[in-house]
Amino acid sequence: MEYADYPRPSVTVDIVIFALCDEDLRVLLIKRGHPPFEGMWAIPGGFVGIDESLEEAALRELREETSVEDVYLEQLYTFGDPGRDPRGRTITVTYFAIAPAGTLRPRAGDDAAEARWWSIYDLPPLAFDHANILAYALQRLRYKLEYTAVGFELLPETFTLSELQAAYEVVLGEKLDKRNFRRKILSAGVIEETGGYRSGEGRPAKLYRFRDDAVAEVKARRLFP
Amino acid sequence: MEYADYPRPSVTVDIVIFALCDEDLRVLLIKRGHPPFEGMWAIPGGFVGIDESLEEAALRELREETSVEDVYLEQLYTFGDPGRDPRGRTITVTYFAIAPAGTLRPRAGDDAAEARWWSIYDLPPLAFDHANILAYALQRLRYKLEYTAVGFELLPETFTLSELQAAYEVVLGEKLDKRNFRRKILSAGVIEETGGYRSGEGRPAKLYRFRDDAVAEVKARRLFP
DNA sequence: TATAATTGGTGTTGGATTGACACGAACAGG
DNA sequence: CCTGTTCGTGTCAATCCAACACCAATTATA
Repeated sequence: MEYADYPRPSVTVDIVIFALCDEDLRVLLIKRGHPPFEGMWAIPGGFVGIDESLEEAALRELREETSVEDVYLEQLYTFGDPGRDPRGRTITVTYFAIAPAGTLRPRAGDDAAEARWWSIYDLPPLAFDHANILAYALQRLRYKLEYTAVGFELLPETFTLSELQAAYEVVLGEKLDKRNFRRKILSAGVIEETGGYRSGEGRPAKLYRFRDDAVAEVKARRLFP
Repeated sequence: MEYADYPRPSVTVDIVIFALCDEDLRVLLIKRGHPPFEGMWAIPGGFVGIDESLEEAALRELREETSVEDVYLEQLYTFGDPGRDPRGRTITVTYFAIAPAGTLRPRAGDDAAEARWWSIYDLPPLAFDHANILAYALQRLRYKLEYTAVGFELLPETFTLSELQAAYEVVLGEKLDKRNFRRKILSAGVIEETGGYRSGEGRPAKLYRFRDDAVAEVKARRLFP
């Protein structure tokens, strides 16, 4: 059989977009405006353009849904069981992205009836196999949090150690010891003081930022694999 | 635009099949019998049947190439840059498999001019972006070796600790300390003595096997993600 | 049948890492 | 100036990890 003779499935990308908001870990979902699964919620995604790389397609969808540009993006897994889309054989390459806190104004697309952020811990019924995809994305995020510097992507450019710890706690779903957390983060050498302080209720907290070289290292892991 | 209107790429699966042979880590490659890249070596793979899951397609290819049935199989990454296949837009979902030592008689397929095992450390020029894929597969295998029990898939059912250590050393590309290695493996509680011994040159070595529950845990990680 | 050669198997010690744990410091508001 | 709130800090014990050398059991050979 020749190359041209094989029947071709449709290929989409779907993106799990995480963001931290109000001490909660949220994902952006879209209420479907058309069948199948009309009225149910789904991960943003769409078809891969014929001249577009998978990564480009994911970034394009991300832009269309959130108007966020510079985010952490990583390929997650490819789901392709026959029957996962009632319209026909559809293979979806999933990505996960982390939108820094403060950039989470969803932008309703043409196609979407509605878009909003949902707590990853309190989700509505989901279209297709998207519940699976979200579960896997959360697992991957937790996993990477423990052995890479990806947690910094969740926060704005400067942050306090308490904010960083709170982010870790929300994602991991468990409390961490303050002194041990600080010791671990500081000894990893990936952050530095900005010199500034953040005042609030109580004693002002030192502000930190990620060290440029550490950020470079994280970003280097982004693409290819 | 409607579902049916989007142009569709071709979708293939490619499988990196690892096996241990003669104290070396090898992968199965196929000499291409047709353009493009005719005469170059490539990872075995093929088109995904329209009613076949990705995993099924990978297992089918594996059977066609090696007549090996019960192997560790895990999805690796999906490569889809336009231009990676000169025949047209082709997205490939890659898998990696581990064939237990002793099962590595390649079976020449219809399509393949020739199939043989190559040392992962001494490869011929490869078709498409397959050099990238192999590099990533090796990285993943090393990674998993350190934090899962996947190393056992490389060996036959019973093995000595020295054989296990040699397997780790070949895959990781470094020497390990004998006493520390044994202590770590034994304290992990994933293997047990069979009671048998293997005689050779020198003192006979105790034979071990994986404990059933440990094997079950590894196999459980095989599918979904 | 003694001896050499080969591979298998075993413990200890010092250094680094981890987790548990409590209190004074700095500021805001009343 | 007193209270409430959040920030920031150090020690100790247990555990984990890396480095390191010799005797044991067998086979091959003199």
